[in-house]
Amino acid sequence: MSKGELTREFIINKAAPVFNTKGMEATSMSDIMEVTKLSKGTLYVHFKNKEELISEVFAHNMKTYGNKIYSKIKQFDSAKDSLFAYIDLLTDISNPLVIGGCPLMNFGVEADDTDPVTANKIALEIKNSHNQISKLIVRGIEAGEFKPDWNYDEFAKLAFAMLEGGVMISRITKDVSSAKIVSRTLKKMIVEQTV
Amino acid sequence: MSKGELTREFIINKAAPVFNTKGMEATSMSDIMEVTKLSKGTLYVHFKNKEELISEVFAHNMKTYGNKIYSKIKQFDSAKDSLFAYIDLLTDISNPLVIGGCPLMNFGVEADDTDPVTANKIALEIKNSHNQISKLIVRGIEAGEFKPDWNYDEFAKLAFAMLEGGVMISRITKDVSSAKIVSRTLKKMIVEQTV
Amino acid sequence: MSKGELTREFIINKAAPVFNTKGMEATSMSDIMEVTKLSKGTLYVHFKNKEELISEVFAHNMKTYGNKIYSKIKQFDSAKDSLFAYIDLLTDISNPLVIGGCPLMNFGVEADDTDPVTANKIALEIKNSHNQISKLIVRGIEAGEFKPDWNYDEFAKLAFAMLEGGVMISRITKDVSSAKIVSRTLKKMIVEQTV
Amino acid sequence: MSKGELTREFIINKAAPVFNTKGMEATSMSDIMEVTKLSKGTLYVHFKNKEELISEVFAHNMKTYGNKIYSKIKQFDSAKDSLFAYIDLLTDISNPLVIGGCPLMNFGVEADDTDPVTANKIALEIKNSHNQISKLIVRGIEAGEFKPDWNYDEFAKLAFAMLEGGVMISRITKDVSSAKIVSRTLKKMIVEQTV
DNA sequence: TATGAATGAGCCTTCATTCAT
DNA sequence: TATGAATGAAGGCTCATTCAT
Repeated sequence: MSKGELTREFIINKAAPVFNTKGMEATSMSDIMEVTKLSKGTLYVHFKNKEELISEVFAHNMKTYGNKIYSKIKQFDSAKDSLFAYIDLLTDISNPLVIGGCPLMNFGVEADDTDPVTANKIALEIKNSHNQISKLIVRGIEAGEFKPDWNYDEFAKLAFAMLEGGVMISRITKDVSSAKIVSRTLKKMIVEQTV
Repeated sequence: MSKGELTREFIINKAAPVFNTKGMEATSMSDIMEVTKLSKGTLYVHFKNKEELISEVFAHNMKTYGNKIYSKIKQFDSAKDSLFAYIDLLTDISNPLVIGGCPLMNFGVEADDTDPVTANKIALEIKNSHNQISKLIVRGIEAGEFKPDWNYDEFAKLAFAMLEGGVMISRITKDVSSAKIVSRTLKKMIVEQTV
Repeated sequence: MSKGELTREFIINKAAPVFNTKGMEATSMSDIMEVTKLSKGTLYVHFKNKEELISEVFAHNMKTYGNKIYSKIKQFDSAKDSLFAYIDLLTDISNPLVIGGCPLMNFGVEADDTDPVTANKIALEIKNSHNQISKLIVRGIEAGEFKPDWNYDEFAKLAFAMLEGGVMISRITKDVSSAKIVSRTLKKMIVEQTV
Repeated sequence: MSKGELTREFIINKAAPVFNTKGMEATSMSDIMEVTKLSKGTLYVHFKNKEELISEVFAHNMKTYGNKIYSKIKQFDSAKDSLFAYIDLLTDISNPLVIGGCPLMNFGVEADDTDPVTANKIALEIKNSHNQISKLIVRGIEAGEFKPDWNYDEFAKLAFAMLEGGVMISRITKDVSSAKIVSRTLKKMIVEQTV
């Protein structure tokens, strides 16, 4: 990696949690100067504007998010165990996958009505999450773990919505119970589909 | 109502959808000037600062939200019908109860890590929603509609989290399916508890 | 006095110490609203603008200042005693004749380079002070208390400058010594002119 | 000096007479924009806020003031001549050491009741002036110019108060006589202490 | 007489961005 | 590549003042 690329990565790394915590609008380039201890000029050498930095930050947050999930679920042979691990990972309020909480939620709620470009990127990532859950179930079906008639696509959407909803409520209320109940309910649903 | 109170209400009315759509930080007092066609000075005659305006706007949005829900669910004698209507109301993506979508979600996600005062107010409103669902179920149990051993408090939290999650995903992806699936699932759960 | 005149006097009374302490520019009409608990409109019923209010406030402060001096010095038969009392009055830092200190100094230093209208009024009041001192000395000469060849006009100017200087330094440094030394020196000068 | 430091100095230089003439409150950052022909942003690149600019401006004015005095009085071998020159310098109304007049007086009278931070800095500078006069006298005593029992500390305070008072009155009244009389009186006092 | 709603210019400050070095 | 000086629009807010009631 060239020095320039290194600096670019460094900036993204430092900026990512700030944008995810304070929000896109509320985070200023000065905030990023402060957290990187770099000059204003340097920031604009590596990113043509705030928008581009946000875009990279979102991608970086999603990569962190995805990697943490992937490296966890691949530890299990059983699809059910993987799904359970996935659920545990997402509903662990005190250890968010990314500082500031789920970037899909944070960037998505801010972007939905005002920033279609970002909203579209987030929509894609959500579909990705749906797919990931679906694939896990398919693997389970093929392995004979789950009932073959399980409507996995629908369940994937349901599960992801429930997880995001539970986490959102728990984060705002500073009360883990919503996330916990979602977790328990989803696990029960999975068990019901287990052969 | 005095002229001042009228203007104050007028400002809140006009400002409410703007803050709910663009976000608290991203909405400027100039945006409110534009949408009210009032001068900057007038805004500050009626609200001592942006914070106070936001506070009133949030309260107003919550009142609209609550009133719409209440006037709907009271139309039904059966608790089950009320619950179904509640679910339909919240998951009707194309007709949000408040312009810009659920204020709990919009204000909550922005406030959770940065604005504890607002976050607390939202937490209270969420608890309120939980109570509302719980009470509906209690009414149904007392009327002999629902099984008496239903853990309604837990279900209330589950249902609200699912609804918020489904709506959030549907809004971001501009795809109603998540909300629809949540709706269908919740209704099935309710039916399972029906005597 | 009509009700209107009473209110006008009331406003001037409340406003006087504020302007004398904070300064003309730094005092806002809102400050005066607060201190009088009157509405903005009422203020402008009685004064056509801030300038007029300041003008009245200055006059009022000067009247207070003048009255306090006059009622003190008239208590003494001897001109020397009167002069001593005058000196004591002006150099008593902890009991200023007007709240905020000598208005000649406060308004004068703010107005000198920027507000010729006010500056002129202050210049007149200063001349007045010079006259007052001169007259006291003349009275003393005529009574045979002071040497008849005393250059009283010059001494009046000297004394007043010294008093204002001593008070100014003492106020800024919060150290009475400058005012005390001025007082002592002036008294010695007076004694030297005593027959 | 770097470009930034140069600009910073430039701003201070241009701002100094404005603040000293109009006053701290009455001078706006827009006034400084105008006099420097720089943008508002640039001003805030070099000073974190108005307060910091004022602080630097005061320091700059005091340096100018001090330098002019020092370079004058050091021209004389005799302490008496130095003192006379000092008096002449301060009482030359039409050629003030700093544009707008003595900054001690201008900033001091504005700050005394409202801005303790600035007031303290001014108090220190006043003590400095007292010391300067005292030292001059000590030098004269040691050189056998002045009587050895002269209470120089007291005279220093007296002289400075008289000078400031005389100058203040002369500036406000636009009549040099007060300053002139103070000057003459002080010189006479000095002569009386001359061996 | 008294009120307070309304105004728009102006306040200090921060913003994202550009550019010469 | 890195810097930081420079910009002007825009931020939230206060100002003195007017006017209908």
